[in-house]
Amino acid sequence: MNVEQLSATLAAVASPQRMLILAELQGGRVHVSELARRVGMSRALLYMHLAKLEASGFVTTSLELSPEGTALKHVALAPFSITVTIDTIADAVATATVNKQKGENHEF
Amino acid sequence: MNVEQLSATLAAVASPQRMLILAELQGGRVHVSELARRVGMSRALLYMHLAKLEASGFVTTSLELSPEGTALKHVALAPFSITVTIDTIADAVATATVNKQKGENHEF
DNA sequence: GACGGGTGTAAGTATATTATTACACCCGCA
DNA sequence: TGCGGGTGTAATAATATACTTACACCCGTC
Repeated sequence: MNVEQLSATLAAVASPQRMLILAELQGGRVHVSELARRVGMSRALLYMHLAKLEASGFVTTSLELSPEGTALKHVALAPFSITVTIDTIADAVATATVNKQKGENHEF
Repeated sequence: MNVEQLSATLAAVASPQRMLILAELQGGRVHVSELARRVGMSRALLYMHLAKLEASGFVTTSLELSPEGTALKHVALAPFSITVTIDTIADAVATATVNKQKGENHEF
């Protein structure tokens, strides 16, 4: 794991709002609108937080049809365990990150 | 540990720049100006990062007099191991933020 | 006293993150 | 057709974080 990935993963979980979301999901999967009500935030904002949590694998989502016929986006907690030590960090720092080369490919 | 403390701790380490600092310190303690040169950032910026790292206990600093008589601020790596699971988070969320705990370390 | 090499911080700027508002659209039902 | 309850996203505002610049001051030495 390189330093950007590790940073993104830790940053995803290092947010009181997102911790609250994860804690709420511990009780079982919930669809987005219901989850928004429970944690007391707007759907739009929740989507932003869910995107970060999902990108780092903390939650999974699935769009399903309810018995009433309406589509429900269920979000469920994914099992995880992250351990951070100086070795974790040193390894990440040592791992070569693919050079991004912002548009500049000329040799000189 | 409440959610604000956990968040601050994780946020402190969830930064590529600060990971680089920690990795550099693995080789032994270094004084601030030298560390700034090694990680390639300004002293002022480094101070900001060190403040966050020290606030969450990842590094310790000590101002000492060098043999030449000039004051040197040494910064050293503090041992730590952080494990994050859904239980860690749920506990933090459940902990009332008014509670304050002392004797904090990262051995858990 | 003018360097060179340190510490320490205030103030301003740039950028990233978080949060709000508003919209388009789908489905079942009275 | 007009709700009520969903999904999904764009545009914008507010706020937090990261970074730069500039300064004051200390100590040895040439």
